[in-house]
Formats: sequence, structure tokens, C-alpha cells
Amino acid sequence: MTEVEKQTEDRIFESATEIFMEKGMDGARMKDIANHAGINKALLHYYYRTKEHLFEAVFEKMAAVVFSRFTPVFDENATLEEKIRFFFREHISFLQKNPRLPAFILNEINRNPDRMKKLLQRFSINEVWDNLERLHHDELIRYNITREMMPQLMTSIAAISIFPFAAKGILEVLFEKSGYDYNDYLEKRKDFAADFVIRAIKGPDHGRNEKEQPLEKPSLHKGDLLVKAQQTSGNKGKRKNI
Amino acid sequence: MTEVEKQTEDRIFESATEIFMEKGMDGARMKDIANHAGINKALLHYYYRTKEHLFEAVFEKMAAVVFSRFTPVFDENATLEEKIRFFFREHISFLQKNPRLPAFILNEINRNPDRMKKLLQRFSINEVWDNLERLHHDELIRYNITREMMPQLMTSIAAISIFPFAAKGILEVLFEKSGYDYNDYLEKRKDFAADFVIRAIKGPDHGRNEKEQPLEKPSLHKGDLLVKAQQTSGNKGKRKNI
DNA sequence: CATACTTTTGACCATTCGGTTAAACCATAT
DNA sequence: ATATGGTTTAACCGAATGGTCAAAAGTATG
Repeated sequence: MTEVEKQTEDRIFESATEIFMEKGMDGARMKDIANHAGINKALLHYYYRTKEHLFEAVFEKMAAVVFSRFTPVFDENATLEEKIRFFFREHISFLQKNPRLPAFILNEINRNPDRMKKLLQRFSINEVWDNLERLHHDELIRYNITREMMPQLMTSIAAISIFPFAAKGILEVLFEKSGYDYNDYLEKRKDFAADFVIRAIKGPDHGRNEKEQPLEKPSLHKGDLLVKAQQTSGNKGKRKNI
Repeated sequence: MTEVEKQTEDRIFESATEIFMEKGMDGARMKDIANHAGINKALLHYYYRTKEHLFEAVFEKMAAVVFSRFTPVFDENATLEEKIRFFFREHISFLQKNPRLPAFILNEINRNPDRMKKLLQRFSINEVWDNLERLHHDELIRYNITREMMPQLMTSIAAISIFPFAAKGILEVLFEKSGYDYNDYLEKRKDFAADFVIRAIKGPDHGRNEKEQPLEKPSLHKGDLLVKAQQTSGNKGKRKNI
């Protein structure tokens, strides 16, 4: 009973995720989701009252997954340079397993900005800045990174990691025409991106106080920094949301 | 007659552009486009047989505009560094005037990959690589940029310029919460992005043959490089496409 | 004015969509 | 076995959608 219930509910959620990710909110059909889950269409409305509710559930879960991959890297103890390397390695690897995520989030945010506004209410961006300034005070000074250029730096890092997936459809075609392999490109990007950003930070005319050598370099292992995406669990009980 | 015809046809196209850009192919309603253009719904089908045809026309025009802003910078005579600066200045300025373009293209490409495949058939990416290698042979060697890392470099540049607009919805909210202004961020990004990329290219452990000074530095003026987006003209005659 | 043509419209159509309902189903507790 | 409660279904509904059509309106030419 609870077993079966959980099964169908999960099957609905997973099917909805798949369909919504592929077609988007507007393009997805409730019928298709039901068929994909192998159930009657009415059952969708039994668990999630409306299409909007079902979509909201999927979107929030996906957004949570995305953001949980962004923040934790900033909290740990390691060199800024090491963190950058670690971030690109882990983040690109993560997106390789979820290549549709960036386009999905970017698209739906653009389609309904209020959703993001509501969702980001909880997220404290200032904490990120503060942590960065606290944990990497010396490095930021050495590299001449002021607080007002943090958004520039952060969005550049995010862009370099996310864009190859958001623009996957273009790049695959473009690369194929000139003999490059998209997957190979992604694999190499993990290191390239890190080198690129680190060079940009330390580069000439920028890291003016650079004479001093890096103080310590605690080695980082996969899994040290990232936490699992917290399961949004899903409200139990018969129906979801209002 | 021809005057009026052109008027309505253009009004349809412009209205369609606006609605499609905001809602996407799936979210847009023919009724809304007709209302926005101040005409009868049937008239849409008179000029463009189907929604698909109308969308195709809009999409191809927008894609042409986007790509026309990407390539010409590579053809001219200037330092690689100067070209990078010029590109970011012009490209970000262009996107400031068309902020919805990136999300629109990225989204619809993802939604219908075949469209891109068809559209990029004409576009010769190899010419871009060849031109780059020919015009900047010395610089590429000096900066240690191999042909196989060109895609990495190019996509990074594109990413840094495009992402702030594709993710506008997120960034605006995030910035507001921490006291940054989005428009100010964009303005500053024109220089930051250029500095960032140039530092990354010339940075330590990379530009090994860097002792030699830049050979010449022809100054670049706005308008030197960019060509107008070639008008896709629009087939005359009563109806478009099949 | 009469003719011939294109442009524009209001009414209409078939289909599809998200959503509802009442009844059937099924597992458990009494 | 039967009453109880959640679960699942087939059938149905009204609204909206993309699209059609025949007639009206407009315009140029004789």
C-alpha cells in the first residue's frame, strides 16, 4: 500500500521530470506524462492537483539539485585555486550526468521570473560573499580581487561551466563540422576551465602582490566538499500542495 | 497597396517576434500575435500558412542576427587582444539592446535540435578557425594556443558574454539581494570580460614566449568590424514558404 | 461603372488540452 | 464476509487552440 503508493507517486514524479525537462512547461502534455508513467491521466491530478503544481514540484527539486552543487565548495578549507579546480571538475562531471538541467532551469526562469524570485528568497547570497572574504581574505588581496568584482568573477566561472551544456545543441553541430568531439571537449574542459580562470586571476597586471608563494595546499579529494542534493522528500499524505 | 501590404506583413512579423521571444514557440498563441498586430487571426495564416512557418521565419531572422554579430570580428586586421576587447564591448552592447535573444535561441535550439542542424549547414566554422590561424599565427604561438584548444577558448568567450543575459532572471534577483545593480554589472562587464580573457591567455605558465612585445597596435574604431545584420529580406509575394 | 484581383474579416470547425466525476478496484480491519 | 478507506480508471466536460472558408472590403484597370 504505502509501497505501491510511493511507487506510483515516484513514477509520476520521475516521468514528469523527464517530460518537463525535454519539452518544458508549455510543451509538456499531461497525457504524455501519464502514458510515460503507465497510468491513467486522472491519477496525475489525484497526486498533484494541477499541471502547475506538478511542474512546480519538479522545478523546485531540480533547482535545489543545481544550487546544492554550487554553494558547498565555498565553505571548506582549501586554497582558492584548489577550490576552483575542484569546482570545475565536480560541476562539469555533474552536468555530464544531467546535461539537460541548465537549459531547463535557464529557460523556465526566463519564462516565469517570479518563480525564481520566490525560490531564491531562502538562498543567502550574502553568506557566500562573506564566507569568501573570510576564508580567502589574503588570497583576494594578493590577487587584487575587490568585493565589487565578485559578481563578475562568479558569473564568469558559472558561465564557463554551464554554457557548454546550455548551448549543447549548437556546439555539437558546430564541433562535428570541424572534427571536434563534444564529449572529448567536455572532458578536457574540466582542466581547461580551471587553468583558464586561475590564469585570469593571477595574470599579469592583476595579482600584483604575487611574489609570496601559496601558503598551504591541503589536497582535496572527491566527496570532501560536495554534499548530496538534499531530497526535497515530497510531502507525504494523499495530495501535494494546496 | 504594396505599402499597406508591407505594413501588415511587417507588423505581423514584428508582433510574432515579440510574442515568440517572450513566450517561446509552445507558449505563444496565434490569437495573441494577431491581437498584438491589431489584425484578424485568419490574416496570420494568409501570410504565413502555419504557426510553424511563422515561427521558423522569426527564428531564422533572429539566429541570423545573432551569428552576424559573432563572425565578422575575426576577419579584420588588428591584434588578437584588441579584437577581444572590441568583441566584448560590441557584443555585450548589442545584447543590452536585445536582452532576450540569448535565452530565446538557446531555448528553442534545445527544444528542436534539428532546426539548428539545418540552420548551421550554411555556416562555415572551419573558415573561422582558418582565418584565426592565418591572421594571428604569431600570437597564437606566443600565447601557446593550439588548434585543439580553440573550441575551449571560443566557447569560454561566448559563455562570458552570453551567460549574463541567458541567466538574467537569476542574476537580477541575486544581485538585488546583495546590493549590486544588474545594469551596472553589465556595463562593467565589457571591460572586465576582456581583461579576464586576455589575462587568461597571457597568464603565467601559458604565454611562455611572451618576452617579445606586441608588434603593432592599430587602433580600432566602433563600426570598423561589425557589418549590419544582413536583412533576411523576407520572400515577397503573397504567401511565405510552401 | 464594371470587372478582376488581392486583402481582410467574422463565423465556424475539428481537435486537443487540462481538469472533473462517479464508479470500480483493492487491501485491510472488524 | 463485509464495511472502510485510500487508489485507479473510463468516460466525460468546457474552454481554448490552430486552422479553414466563404463572403465582404478594398483597389487597380478597362
